[in-house]
Amino acid sequence: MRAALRTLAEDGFAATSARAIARHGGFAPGVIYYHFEDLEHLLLATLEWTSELRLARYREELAGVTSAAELLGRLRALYGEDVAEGHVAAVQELVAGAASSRRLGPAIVERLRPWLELTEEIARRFMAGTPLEHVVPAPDLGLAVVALYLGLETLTHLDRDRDRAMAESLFAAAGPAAALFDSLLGHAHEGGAQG
Amino acid sequence: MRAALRTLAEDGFAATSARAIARHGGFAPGVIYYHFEDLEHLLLATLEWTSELRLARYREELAGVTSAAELLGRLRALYGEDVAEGHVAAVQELVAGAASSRRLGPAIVERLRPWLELTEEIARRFMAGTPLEHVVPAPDLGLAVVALYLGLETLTHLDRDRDRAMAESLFAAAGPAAALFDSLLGHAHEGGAQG
Amino acid sequence: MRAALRTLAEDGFAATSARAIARHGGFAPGVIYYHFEDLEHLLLATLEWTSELRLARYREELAGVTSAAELLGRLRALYGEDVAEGHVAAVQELVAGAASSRRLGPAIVERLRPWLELTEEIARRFMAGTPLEHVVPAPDLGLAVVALYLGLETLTHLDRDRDRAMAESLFAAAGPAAALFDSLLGHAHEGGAQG
Amino acid sequence: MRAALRTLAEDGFAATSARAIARHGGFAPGVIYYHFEDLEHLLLATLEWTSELRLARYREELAGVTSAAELLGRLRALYGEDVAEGHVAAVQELVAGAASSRRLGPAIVERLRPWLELTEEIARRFMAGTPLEHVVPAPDLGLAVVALYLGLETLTHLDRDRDRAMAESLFAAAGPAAALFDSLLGHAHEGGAQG
DNA sequence: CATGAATGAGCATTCATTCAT
DNA sequence: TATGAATGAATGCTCATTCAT
Repeated sequence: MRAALRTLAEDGFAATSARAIARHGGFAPGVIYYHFEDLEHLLLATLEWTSELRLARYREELAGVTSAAELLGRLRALYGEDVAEGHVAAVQELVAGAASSRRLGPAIVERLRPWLELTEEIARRFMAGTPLEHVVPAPDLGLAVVALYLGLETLTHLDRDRDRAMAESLFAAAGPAAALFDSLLGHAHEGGAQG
Repeated sequence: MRAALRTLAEDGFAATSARAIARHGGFAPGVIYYHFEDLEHLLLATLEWTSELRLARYREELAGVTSAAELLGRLRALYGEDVAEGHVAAVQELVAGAASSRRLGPAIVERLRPWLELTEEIARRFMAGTPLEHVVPAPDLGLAVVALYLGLETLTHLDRDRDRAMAESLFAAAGPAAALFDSLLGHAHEGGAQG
Repeated sequence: MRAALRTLAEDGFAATSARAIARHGGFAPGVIYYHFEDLEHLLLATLEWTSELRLARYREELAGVTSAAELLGRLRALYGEDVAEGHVAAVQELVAGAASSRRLGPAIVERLRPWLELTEEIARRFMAGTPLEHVVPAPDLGLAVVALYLGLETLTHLDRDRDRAMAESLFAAAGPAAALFDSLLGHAHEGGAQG
Repeated sequence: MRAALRTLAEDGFAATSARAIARHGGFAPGVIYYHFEDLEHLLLATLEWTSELRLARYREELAGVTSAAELLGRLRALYGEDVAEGHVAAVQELVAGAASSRRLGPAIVERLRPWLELTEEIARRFMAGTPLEHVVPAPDLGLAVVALYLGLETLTHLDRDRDRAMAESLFAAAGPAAALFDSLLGHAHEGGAQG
């Protein structure tokens, strides 16, 4: 699974063949079929594995966060970890590549569901007690956040060299918006978090 | 190119082989190589073709729009057209699938640039005269919108049957937010559009 | 036919397709089939055309030659012309490439026959009146000369850059041998040529 | 490699496709790419294999030969083996066919080099102590012999049915010449071989 | 547990050739 | 005379997968 992750991140979904994974991992392609029914099963298991690891880390890091500015800061750090580990790259490749596959798609969407729950939960937490609470439905906002993340990753991968700075620019641009949010609505949910 | 579009939309990027396109179009695979240097060139030309058509339509439809509520309504209608034509599906498949291809990626990002410009332009128009003008940089917002669109499409395609309702739900959820935006900040840019 | 010759000489037999020839000549591939039944027929006609031209030139130039040294000098000059015109390259490519083709082979061998006759005739002329006359059969010697020429060309083409000097080296090496031949046996056939 | 050799000899270079070789060998075409990087690599390996085998046999058989007549006799026998094994046919097809290939050419010329060395060595041995020693450079003579061999084979293959007798005729024709060589110059290098 | 060998279907691409215009 | 478009078979090659060892 580690080899699969590396292959996805370094070579891309299209090049993630049984042979390529085996080459990355230093074993024979046949081994894959000893441990997994299928290449698809290996890929799914890999997604599940790295996804759970990262999800736990995200939950841990975002647990007590109350201000939008702090949230942004932590997300920035977590994203940095994602990039460094190759986690994002692998997930994006898998998600984008699997969009074409009738069989893989639904299975992947299921593994993505915990992330939808996390974003929804945080959206709910931050909107609680603010006027937005009854204007923006948290599930939809959560979905939008995950979609935004995936979309940005897709764009980033399209042109690896030029658009590396994109994410950084977006994080920077979001800074003032987060500050504005905090100054206008911040007090409300802070109290809510304590209660 | 019509056959390529249909194949992308119906079969997905991975299944968009020269043979599959030829089958969809009712001609021999060799024809492709008579008219295009490459499968990649055909795909790129197809993207360019449908993209320019849709972009013109978007520009036409969004030209005089001033309120966020109206903007949302028009986008909803345009998106309906996209889906009906298979345009979105094809573009999403191409973008997602090409994220793995070193050669295709940058070429696609270039064809996406006009869309970034359109979203940036509209973002700028709607923020003009509001407090957001100096808080949120239009280029980054434009990028975020395109990314959001692509990401949502990717998620939609992952599970074609179950998540068809997703977009509809999001449009519905965005309604009150648009109304709120109009009531709070609407007057400002309306005046700006007149001047 | 000029286009075919150029294509053979520049691109090699394997790359001498109808399209390639048309590209070289600046016309559509279909034209070939208007003037020739077949690609093979075009190639054969081309061989015949250039071969007859060169054969006439060889006959003209070698007509009155009596000493081996002079023969060698003239051959060297003629060979230089062959190389400059691309004639050798084309012929060699055709002969070597056609060795694989059941149909082309015998047709080519027939077009080569005048050259066998020429070499045989010259061999006979030079051996007349010498002790070799009854030791070495002229037809076999003529054949050997043609074969040597073709074989050298094949070797030359195998490594275009490095072995260009090969032919030159061989001509130089043959110089003293020709002189030796002249000094030992030269008087004999000189008289014969006059009679 | 045995299948490749048979395919070259029986079908010719142009028809030596991966599928054809697989058909001859009774295996799936994919096998080739499991064991060899490329079709070219297989062909090169095949040449190397048969070439080394034959070269060893030639060296063994020609080691102690002193008279030109005996040399001729042994060569005749060796050539008979070559023909029977399909070795010559395969080599000629490969050499002739590869003359068109920019990549294959130099690689083949390298595998031919040991043969150039062998012919040169024998040429040197037979000219040692004779007047020819300082008139004819051994490397050039060696090259000419190899070229002659290849050229004759090319001509032979051009018209398989009619020209089979050609080689036999040449060997016969060379008999008296070899005898003449021995009677005139033979004593010289015989002594050299003993010393 | 793991390997190396094998398979057969599929891929992108090129080709000689045909033909309506 | 010539063209541009088309065809269908062939090419080299890669792939997921299987399996005897």
